Amino acid sequence: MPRPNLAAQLTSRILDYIRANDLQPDQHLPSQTLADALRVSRAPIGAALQMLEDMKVVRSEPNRGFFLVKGADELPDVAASAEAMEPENEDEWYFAIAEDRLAGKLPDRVSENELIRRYGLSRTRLLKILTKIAEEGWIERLPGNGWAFGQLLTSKESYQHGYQLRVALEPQAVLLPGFQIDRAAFAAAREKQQWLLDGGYKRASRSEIFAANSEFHEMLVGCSGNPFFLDALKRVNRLRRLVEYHITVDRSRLPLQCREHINILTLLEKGLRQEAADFLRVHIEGAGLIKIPQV
Amino acid sequence: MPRPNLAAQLTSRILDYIRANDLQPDQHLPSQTLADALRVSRAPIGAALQMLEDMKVVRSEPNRGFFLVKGADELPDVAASAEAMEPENEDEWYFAIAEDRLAGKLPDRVSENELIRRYGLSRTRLLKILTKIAEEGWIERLPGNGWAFGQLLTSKESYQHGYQLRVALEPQAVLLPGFQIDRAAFAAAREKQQWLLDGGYKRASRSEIFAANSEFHEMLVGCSGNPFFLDALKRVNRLRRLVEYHITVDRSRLPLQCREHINILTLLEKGLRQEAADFLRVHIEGAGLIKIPQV
DNA sequence: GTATTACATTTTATTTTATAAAATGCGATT
DNA sequence: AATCGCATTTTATAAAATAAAATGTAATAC
Repeated sequence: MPRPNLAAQLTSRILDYIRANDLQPDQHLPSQTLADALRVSRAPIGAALQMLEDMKVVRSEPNRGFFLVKGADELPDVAASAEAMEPENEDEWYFAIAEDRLAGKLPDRVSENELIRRYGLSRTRLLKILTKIAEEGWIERLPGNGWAFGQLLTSKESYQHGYQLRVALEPQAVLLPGFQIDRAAFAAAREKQQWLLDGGYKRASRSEIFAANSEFHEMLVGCSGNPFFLDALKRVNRLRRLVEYHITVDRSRLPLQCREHINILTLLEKGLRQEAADFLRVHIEGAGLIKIPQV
Repeated sequence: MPRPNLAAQLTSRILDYIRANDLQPDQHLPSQTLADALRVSRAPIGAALQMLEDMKVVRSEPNRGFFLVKGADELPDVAASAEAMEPENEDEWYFAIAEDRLAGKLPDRVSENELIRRYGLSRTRLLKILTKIAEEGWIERLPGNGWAFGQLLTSKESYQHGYQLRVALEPQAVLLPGFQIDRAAFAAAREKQQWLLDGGYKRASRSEIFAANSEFHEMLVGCSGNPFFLDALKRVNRLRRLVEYHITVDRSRLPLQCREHINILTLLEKGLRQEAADFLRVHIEGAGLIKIPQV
């Protein structure tokens, strides 16, 4: 009945902290300072530091606390040694359930215990995931026992509904008064698209292609500074991802998409926001194979 | 350690079912039929029917089941007699927390047990609510214990972000190919707006005014048939409601708003969707006191 | 004198357990 | 043939148990 240890997770976060602040050997590591920085209490920090002591990253002196042994540069990669921690990304299970459902492995109605057994999750964890799925509208709690799956964006029609929303949102986002170019993000996006264009699109996995695409668009909308726009887009992409995993990607269209992405960046950097918005609209309509009247 | 009884809730749902199907006295009520209709098993249906027998709404014959005593018209109002059930609307608690937070009654950091004590909720229930709030972005789970409140749309700026989204969504929704007028809903909306216009706006409570307004707009977007549009709008309205409860409403502007609402209905009924969209855009911009460039 | 640790105490969040409710299967009755 | 009534199985919930996390404070170091 315990709870999963924070300490293991904290070891890697402490190392991150050391790197971020470029701390040097023999530097003192006050537990309260670390606790404040990582937003936890001193208790799990102490446990984590003891683990790091075993790994010879820090040493302890009685009544004086912990001191760095290695410098910020020579820290070990703790990810490997702390495999036990696994923040157990909740999304992982979310997608596992979605995949199984789409693959027809889950019936229309399922009970909680059935899912607990199937995925080896604790009830607490499962319930969080189911609640999230219910929020997104493709599962519903029955009055008595069990849950019932809904439509889940399976139909061609509801798939296009997602594109309709994107057509409405994205071009408008670029025109919002709060829109500001994030130089670093733009540069990274341009580089990524160029890499895809230079043959990367042939090698990249399906999920990489999808991620690159949705990250591009989310970055763009993120620059609008309006969290509602970004949130709505992310919701659509999240569901879209589930479906696009299960249809074949026509890779021949990817180079064109990449060029269009780069073009959008260029237009925006030149300050031609209206032109960028118009182009973006056509770009999305092209990807979704839809055409809707403009406001 | 039991679970809350479904039976009490089912009594009122069974009465609804009888009314909806206009059943008459002496009609047989097969438990499986009711169970299928209400999506539960026969077990809680039986318990509910026994409760209804005590209330003299039905009678039972050995080995033959339950029969209606009263007709669909003369059913008692069970809501009063089943006060014990309380579906305990989850939203109620959601808003209670929001109110308390806005009123400064909740500190930046709270623990789960603190909230359980304060609101008298079970942990299961509380966790569902907190997860939902976290989804909406105004609370965050801390790594160790407790939760930390975030911004919650308090600033004037993020308040206007909501209007920006509505300007982008609503006019476009009216133009979507799937848009179809829901005659009944349109008639009801027109009536409601007319009632407000005819002096209702002076008497109605703040929350009634808010509800009437957001229901109007959600009804409109609902006619688009695109669930993503409706979902995004509902999310904005949900947060907006929290803030608008705490600012004074300028009632002098309400009659104009109502007339505009009615005008939108009229335009749509005449098939002038483009005109309705344009007008809707100006209408929302007026309410939010914003102006943004058009795509 | 200030800052920090070390340790004891309190509080918390999670899993496990117990249990009544809900679901289900099937012979009995109409 | 349909539906009930009852027995059995399965489920979801609140409460309990417990290790982890937070916190208060005296002791120690500088």
